[in-house]
Amino acid sequence: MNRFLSHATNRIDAKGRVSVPSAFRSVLSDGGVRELYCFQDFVFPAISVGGPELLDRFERQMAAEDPFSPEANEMSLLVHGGGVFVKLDPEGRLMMTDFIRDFTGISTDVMFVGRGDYFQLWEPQAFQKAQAAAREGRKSRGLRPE
Amino acid sequence: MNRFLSHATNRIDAKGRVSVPSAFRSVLSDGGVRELYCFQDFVFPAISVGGPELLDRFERQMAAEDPFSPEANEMSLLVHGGGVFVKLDPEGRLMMTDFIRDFTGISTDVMFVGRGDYFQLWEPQAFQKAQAAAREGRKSRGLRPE
DNA sequence: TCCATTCCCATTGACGCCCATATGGTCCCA
DNA sequence: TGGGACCATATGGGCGTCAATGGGAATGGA
Repeated sequence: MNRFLSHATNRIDAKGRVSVPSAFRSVLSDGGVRELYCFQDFVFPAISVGGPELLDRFERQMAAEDPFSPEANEMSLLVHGGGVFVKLDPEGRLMMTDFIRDFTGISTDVMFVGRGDYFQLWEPQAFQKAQAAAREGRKSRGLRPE
Repeated sequence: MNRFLSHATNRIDAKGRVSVPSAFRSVLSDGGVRELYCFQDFVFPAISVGGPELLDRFERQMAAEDPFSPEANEMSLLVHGGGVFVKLDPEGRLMMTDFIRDFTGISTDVMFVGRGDYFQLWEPQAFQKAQAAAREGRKSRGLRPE
């Protein structure tokens, strides 16, 4: 298993730490990743988390455009400034900073959602709602599940 | 980590000093930079800060445009004439001068925003607004990180 | 001489590292 | 097939270290 799949909910302790699910940790350690890059999702109130190569991907995308264009400048603001690097502690936990809490609404529990190359941090109820809304939208457009 | 990434907010003390985040300081010292060059951003109410080589970067940008265009002329005025050199104190702090305060609106707290080759100083709430606007623009154009 | 800046040292509070405990699931063996 | 030992994960908390901050002393320019 070398990709982030499935989901799990863990509790934040008194110090503001939360364990990354074991399955996700082994994906990370298989990739030799010890520092994580986190940024605000562009659509949902969720934080996306992955290895530094996630940032590389954005930077390639920016490099493809005119590096001095307003669009590139704007994207740099989001990607460089809107992202943070965090480290896991020896037990595989990460800190829930205000940056993460404010954007997601997370308070006591964190839902980890696998997205393939990366995973996301959600406030559990917000995820339920977003999922229900997505289902509803899909249904109303007469689409079948993939 | 040899680039300015992530972000952090620090408080200005009674003497008008503020600590540069440790991660940024190590980037500077790795590059052997002791003196910093600061000037006003062209788009946002923020001060851009970097080593002296930051000048080269923006001179290239100006060279890319018509050197006699009003934009290039304006950039030259800001970069060459509007910039100031500042030094860090032994603890890694810098002074918040009126030059910086007036342009950014900074009063009690400073947000340090990594931009890759350089970093910026923002008034925290102004950053929130600019980022929200950037995200909104991106969303409406239907762009996604992946 | 006065004021502002620079340097030096003290404090404190957050974070990282360590070890301990709980909990749930699995495997083995009777 | 049921019980019990064992293991892995998640969680809780103590403690040391370092970054951020605050304030006093020294320095230098007006």
